[in-house]
Amino acid sequence: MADKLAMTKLVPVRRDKTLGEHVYAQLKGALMSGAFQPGQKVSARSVADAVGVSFTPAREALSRLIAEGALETKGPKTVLVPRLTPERLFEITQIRLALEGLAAEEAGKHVEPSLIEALEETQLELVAAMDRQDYKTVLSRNEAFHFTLYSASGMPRLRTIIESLWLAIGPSLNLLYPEFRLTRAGISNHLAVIRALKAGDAQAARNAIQKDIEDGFTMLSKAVSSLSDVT
Amino acid sequence: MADKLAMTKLVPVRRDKTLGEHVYAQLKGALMSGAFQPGQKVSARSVADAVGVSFTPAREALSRLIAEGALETKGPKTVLVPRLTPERLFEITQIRLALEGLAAEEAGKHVEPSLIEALEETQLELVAAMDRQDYKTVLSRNEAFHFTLYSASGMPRLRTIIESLWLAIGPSLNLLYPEFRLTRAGISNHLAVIRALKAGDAQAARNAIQKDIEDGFTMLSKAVSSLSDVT
DNA sequence: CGCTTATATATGATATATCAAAAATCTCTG
DNA sequence: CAGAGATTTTTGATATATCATATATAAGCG
Repeated sequence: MADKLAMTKLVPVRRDKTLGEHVYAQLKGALMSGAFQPGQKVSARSVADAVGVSFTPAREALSRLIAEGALETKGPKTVLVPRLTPERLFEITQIRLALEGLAAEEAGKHVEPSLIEALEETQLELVAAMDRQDYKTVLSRNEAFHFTLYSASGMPRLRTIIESLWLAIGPSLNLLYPEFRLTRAGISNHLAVIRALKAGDAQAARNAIQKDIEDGFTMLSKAVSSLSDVT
Repeated sequence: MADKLAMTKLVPVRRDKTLGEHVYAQLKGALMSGAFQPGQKVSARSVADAVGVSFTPAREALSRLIAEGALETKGPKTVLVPRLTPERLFEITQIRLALEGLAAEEAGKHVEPSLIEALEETQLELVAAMDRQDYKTVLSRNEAFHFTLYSASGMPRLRTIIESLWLAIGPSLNLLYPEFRLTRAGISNHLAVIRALKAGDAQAARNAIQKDIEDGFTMLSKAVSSLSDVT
């Protein structure tokens, strides 16, 4: 019947994720892509309205983000995007060195051809974006590169923890924007990672990733500290 | 006036924590003290009734615990205390070695006399509890020892992450109970930590903590693997 | 004009009601 | 007695209303 035909056009509503998770994912993406300014207030109701859900799932997403340190509680009724102070950046970097070093090393022990392929493709995209000064994409591909690698560690919990650390830095990454002079150092670090994986040298993979983190720290550190004076 | 006098007896109601946080803290304590069996179901409503709050804060506490991996989602409507599989224990242990090693080392760089005192006192209590085979207290003092140390690292975020890892192991610690033959090795590791701190040797503090974690892993690993056969 | 204070508004916390779906229980049949 | 299927009960997800209070705004005062 005609109705049935029309129905085939309809996509089944995916109820596999809760609204709260949707909101969480959206906010996460927004935070990582620099849609929020550090210091900006975020209220549950505004989020709820923006996403088109009720207060409850919005609040759920926010409280989860607060719990993992991606958002911050200023007053009893004020939630805001944290400013990345030099101290925080330093602490997070130390933890990142430990955890992403571990993840890279473990990934280096379970290298599959598909992993190398995926990393090389991502890296190509990254370089291309860099060449055309599309820094938004650079950041996105950089993230993809790292997490593709970490996923290969076979340590899901580790990956989750690392994600929460990135989420805490993400909002401040656009501090690098106006004159985003991302050194090409990052590129060579990634290439060193790939080289290490091909050589089956897990330790070298760890070293390359840690070098990458340190270089990123140096770069971000300047932006952060110059800003914390003004504020 | 008399009223004023009477008033001085009254303690201001501490509203500094939300009900959700209370529930979270309670569940956390319960999980760490082995009040829940791995595999046991936990429903929001049962928790709400038990604690005497409504559904909302109970659910909030549960979802937070799920997010940090202290509880697990089996079905769409089933939350349970995770069973600690050998694989999970291994992953968590690897992360613990990295993070608690870092925390111990950093703590070793900021040693205050009060820290040493606190650790020595805690250690005395631990040994005393061990002597009278009060293993509940042993576990509690062991936890106190570690987190007193980690707090001294001056890395609050690191501490929080480590807490979540302990929380994932906690419920399975009572697997050690029936014949809790906690070797005395743990004691000597703790003493080595204190010795390292006194000597200002941060690296030695890291090594001692890592040794402690490895010993604990060996112990728990047997209990866990022997159990996963049966189940 | 700046600062304190009063007023208005917005917000988070919580309880509750509803609903669809999952899980548990019961029943009937072979 | 076991197992498939129907039925009942629980359960999580969500929306919403309420409330105390924090925050923002306006007003008043020095």
